[in-house]
Amino acid sequence: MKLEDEISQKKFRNEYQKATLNLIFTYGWLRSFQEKTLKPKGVTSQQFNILRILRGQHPKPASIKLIRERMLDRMSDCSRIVEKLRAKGLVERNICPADRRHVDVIITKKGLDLLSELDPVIEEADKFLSNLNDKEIKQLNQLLDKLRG
Amino acid sequence: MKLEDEISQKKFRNEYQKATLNLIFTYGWLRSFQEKTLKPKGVTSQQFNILRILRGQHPKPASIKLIRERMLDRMSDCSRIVEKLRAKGLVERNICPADRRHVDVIITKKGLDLLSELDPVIEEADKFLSNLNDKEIKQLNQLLDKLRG
DNA sequence: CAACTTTAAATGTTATAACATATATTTGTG
DNA sequence: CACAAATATATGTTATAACATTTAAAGTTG
Repeated sequence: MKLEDEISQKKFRNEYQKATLNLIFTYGWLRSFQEKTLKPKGVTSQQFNILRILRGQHPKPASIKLIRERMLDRMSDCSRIVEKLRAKGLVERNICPADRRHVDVIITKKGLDLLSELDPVIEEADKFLSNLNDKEIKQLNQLLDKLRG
Repeated sequence: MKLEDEISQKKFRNEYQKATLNLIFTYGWLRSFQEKTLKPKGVTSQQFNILRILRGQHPKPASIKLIRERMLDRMSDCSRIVEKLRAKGLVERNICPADRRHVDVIITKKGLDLLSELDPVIEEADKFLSNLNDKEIKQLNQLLDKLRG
C-alpha cells in the first residue's frame, strides 16, 4: 500500500523525505507483527534477538559486549535482559575465569528448545515479506546497505 | 555498508530474513541520527512529528484522533505528548465546541517558528540519505510500499 | 609496583512505550 | 426521553528505553 494512503499525507517534500517516513512506517509495521507472534511464547523481541545470537555462538559463550554489538536496536540494558533470560532458565551466566571482567553467557537446553519451537513461527514471519519476490528482496537489501554508506 | 559487517553476522537464513534485519537495523540508524539532530532544539522526534502534522493542518485544528492516525510509530500517548507541547507553548488545545468529545489542537506561532528553525536541519537529514541517487530512492520507496502489500 | 587508564558489566534514575481502564460526550434505539 | 452503544480523550500502571554513574578487573606507564 502506498505510504501516501497509509498516513493520509498527500505530498512529500521530496522522495528522500518520503523514504525516511517510509522506513519508519515500515519498521513499525514489521515490529508490531513480530511482537504479535512472539508474545504468546512469553518472550519479547529483544529477548528473542539475544537468544538467537546465543544460539549462533553455541556451544561457545558470548560476553555481554559481544551480544550488545550484534543486537539490532536498543543496545542498552543488555545486562538486564540477560538477567531476565537467566531468571527464566533460558541462559546461564558465569564470570569468565580468564578475564573476570567478562561474563560468559550460554544458552541452555531450555533456551534452545524454545527457539526451535519458535523457528516455524519465524519462517512464517519471513513469508510475511513475500509480497516481494526474490529479485526484489535482494534489491531492497542492496539499497538499504548502500543507503547507510 | 553491508549488513553482514555491521552486525558481524556471517550468514542469513535467506534474503527475506536479511531484509527483516536490515530494515530493523536501518531504522535504528536513522532514528539515532534524527534524535541527535533534534535534541539540541529540545524536542523529541515524536513531538517534532506531531508539530509537523499540525503545521500541515494549520490554520485548521487537528483532533487527537487525527494526529494519532498520521503519526508514524508509537501511536500511544498522543494526549500526553500534546500536553507536553502545550506546556512548552508550542500548541494550543481547546475543547471543540461542535463536539465536546473532540479536542482542537492548533500549532502556535511559537511552534511554527520552532519548525521553521528546524527546517534546515531536516533538509540536512534528507541529504543523509544521499548515498542513494534519485532513481534508487524511488526504487526503495516502491519496494517498501509493495512490501507492505 | 603504585598510580592511572581502559574496559566490562551492573545499577540508578528519568522519560517514554505499551497496555488497560476510566471518564465524558454524543449517537442511536425502543 | 431513558438507556445502551459508540466515540474521543485522559489517566493509571507496568515494563522498557535512554542516559548517566558506579563498581570491578585488567592493562599501562613512569
